[in-house]
Amino acid sequence: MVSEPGPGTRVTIIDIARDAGVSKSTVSLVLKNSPLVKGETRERVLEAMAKLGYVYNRGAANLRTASSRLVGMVISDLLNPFFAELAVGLEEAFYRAGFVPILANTAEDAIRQTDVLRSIHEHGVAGLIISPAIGTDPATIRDAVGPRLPVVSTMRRLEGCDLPYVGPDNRSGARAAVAHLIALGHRRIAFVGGFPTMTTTRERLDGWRDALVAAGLPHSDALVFPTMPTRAAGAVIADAVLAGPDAPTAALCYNDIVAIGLIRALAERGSDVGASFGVIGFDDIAEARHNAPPLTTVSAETRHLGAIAADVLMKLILGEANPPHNVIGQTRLIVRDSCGAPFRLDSRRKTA
Amino acid sequence: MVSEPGPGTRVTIIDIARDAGVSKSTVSLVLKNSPLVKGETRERVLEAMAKLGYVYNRGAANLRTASSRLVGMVISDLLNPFFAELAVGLEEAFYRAGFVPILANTAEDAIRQTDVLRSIHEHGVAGLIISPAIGTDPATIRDAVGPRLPVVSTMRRLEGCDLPYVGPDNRSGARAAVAHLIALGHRRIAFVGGFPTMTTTRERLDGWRDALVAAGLPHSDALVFPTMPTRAAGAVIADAVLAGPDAPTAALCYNDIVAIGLIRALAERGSDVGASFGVIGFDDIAEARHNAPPLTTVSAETRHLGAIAADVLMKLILGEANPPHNVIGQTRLIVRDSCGAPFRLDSRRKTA
DNA sequence: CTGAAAGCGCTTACAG
DNA sequence: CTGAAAGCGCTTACAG
Repeated sequence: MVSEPGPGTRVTIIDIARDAGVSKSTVSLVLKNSPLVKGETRERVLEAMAKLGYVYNRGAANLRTASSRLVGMVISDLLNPFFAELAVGLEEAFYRAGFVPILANTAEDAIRQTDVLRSIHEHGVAGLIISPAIGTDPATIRDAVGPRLPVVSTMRRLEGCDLPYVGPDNRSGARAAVAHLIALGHRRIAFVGGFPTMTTTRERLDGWRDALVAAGLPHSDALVFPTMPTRAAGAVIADAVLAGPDAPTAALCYNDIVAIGLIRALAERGSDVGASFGVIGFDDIAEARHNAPPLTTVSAETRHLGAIAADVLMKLILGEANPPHNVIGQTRLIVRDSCGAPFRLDSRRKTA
Repeated sequence: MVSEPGPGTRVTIIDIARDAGVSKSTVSLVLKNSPLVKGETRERVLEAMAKLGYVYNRGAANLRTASSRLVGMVISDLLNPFFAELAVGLEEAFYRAGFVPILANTAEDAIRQTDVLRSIHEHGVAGLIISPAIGTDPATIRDAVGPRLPVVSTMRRLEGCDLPYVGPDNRSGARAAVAHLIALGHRRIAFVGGFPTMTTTRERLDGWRDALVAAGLPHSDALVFPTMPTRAAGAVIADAVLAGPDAPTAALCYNDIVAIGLIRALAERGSDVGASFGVIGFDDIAEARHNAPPLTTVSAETRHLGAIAADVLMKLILGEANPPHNVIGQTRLIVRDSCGAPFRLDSRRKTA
């Protein structure tokens, strides 16, 4: 015998108030679990809500309080498993804290990014997280969302703007990877993928150079092979990497998908990755472990970093004191089978 | 000389009206591009908006019109590249049509699914799309979002409920894949991955059986190896697949990630996938092409299906006449190198 | 502990 | 073509 409201009419706190014989203020108090309401009254109100099928209208509340629990998640390439993991880390943290994320995948398109930022802003988000599309002009972000909205950037540092940033320690991760390759006996080590216009690429390149310089090895531009950060681009660049008399015997790749594309193409050309040729990726996406050969890579602890980025944003939104402005996450070298050690025999001979 | 409003004060149509010397109704008319407003007036209003940095409050409009352009996207496992592609297809279609999606990743957790559904509903979405978590009780969906919200299910059919559904033709896709393996000479063909409690698994199993029956080949339960639909599970089941005197020489896998996990584990055990052992996946995720060996698989045209699902939902929301209730997308066998043809020599000999 | 009233930023008839 | 008024579903002082 539920007194269903007619179709199209939505149940509001006024209906609940009437049914429970209280005022709508009281219903509102019950909604926010206020201790001001007597237990028995609360019961009656709760029953009325269940009976009438009440659903809280958060939009109305947001309007009144000029606040919202909606946040934006602007992702540069959700088809890259790395960013999918980031998205999952963000999403988890948001829901756990009672925030609800709007998703936008910009697909590395800066124009589209401006459009979706505007659109998300109109929907009244309390703040947003962005992994900027390649080629983002930092000014376009503030232009789109105004001067006051809390925004945190992640995974790609934006230069010439003061947005809080959360990302991995690209330089030391890359340095450790290259040092590992050197310890294995590699002497000519390439850097493959990414563009030097991307801050992330530059940071990883810096780490690559650090290790090479420390070992007194070559690090000329001839060893750097820029490409889009995709599987296909990693495959296409293989010929160039192999070309010439002074071809490298190993490569640190911009990220795992470039590494995986490169490895496939190398294998097709007869290179034995994991033996005569070494490849290391970056990100430790799920498929790295299941690649053939299993891919040595630098873990950025992606999901964890995502959770941290979400926390920084929520601190900003909630106006907490001293939110961190710059969080650089530790990286970790995950050694699997793709590094190779071509000169191991040589060096043994020398040592012996 | 922009007259910036003080911090915290938000610019509303009243401010615009005052600045432009019109009433707020007129501003509202300008906002919706009504032809009722004289060109010159419109100009003045537009200028005032630019000058004061006005941003439209869609939440307030939603409250007034009892409508919204927010939709929900409830995804069962965003870490599976297949669902990431689905999400991208959905997202694209929504933004193109002026809708903005809220994301939830249930991570195959039916409890979490109920929570996020409720949460999304409270935020006033106009409708939602769900790829249900494994083990979803269909009734919990309507319980969480009420009887009137437009909902479309995708990729996993829900039994005993009348939700509109959009998904691939699993049965004919699986049938074509197995027929291909048979044509290559395989005689004992396993089905690996998924659980028969999942409708998708059952549909693909039906296709597998169809082809086997048509060719007079065995299709006993001994050839079916249920697992979670993950890379790790595909790897773990390898020993079982290889065990026994009557081990299969090929497998159709529930999906690509199971196939990839299985192939790696098989390779580690000395099986030569693509030669003595054949494996076919399902979904055609991006990494299938870059797997070693490149994975033969059944394309579900995931992004396109996502766009279709989004369209169905938007038709429902907009109250269009006769929205499709059931859309089954075509599948396509993508032949690459993982199928193998172990008995090719034998059959040649026979034929010769 | 509970109720009456104002107001968040819009849109929508209704007059003029 | 433009303006005055009501109302969407909440929350928040303010009385009582």
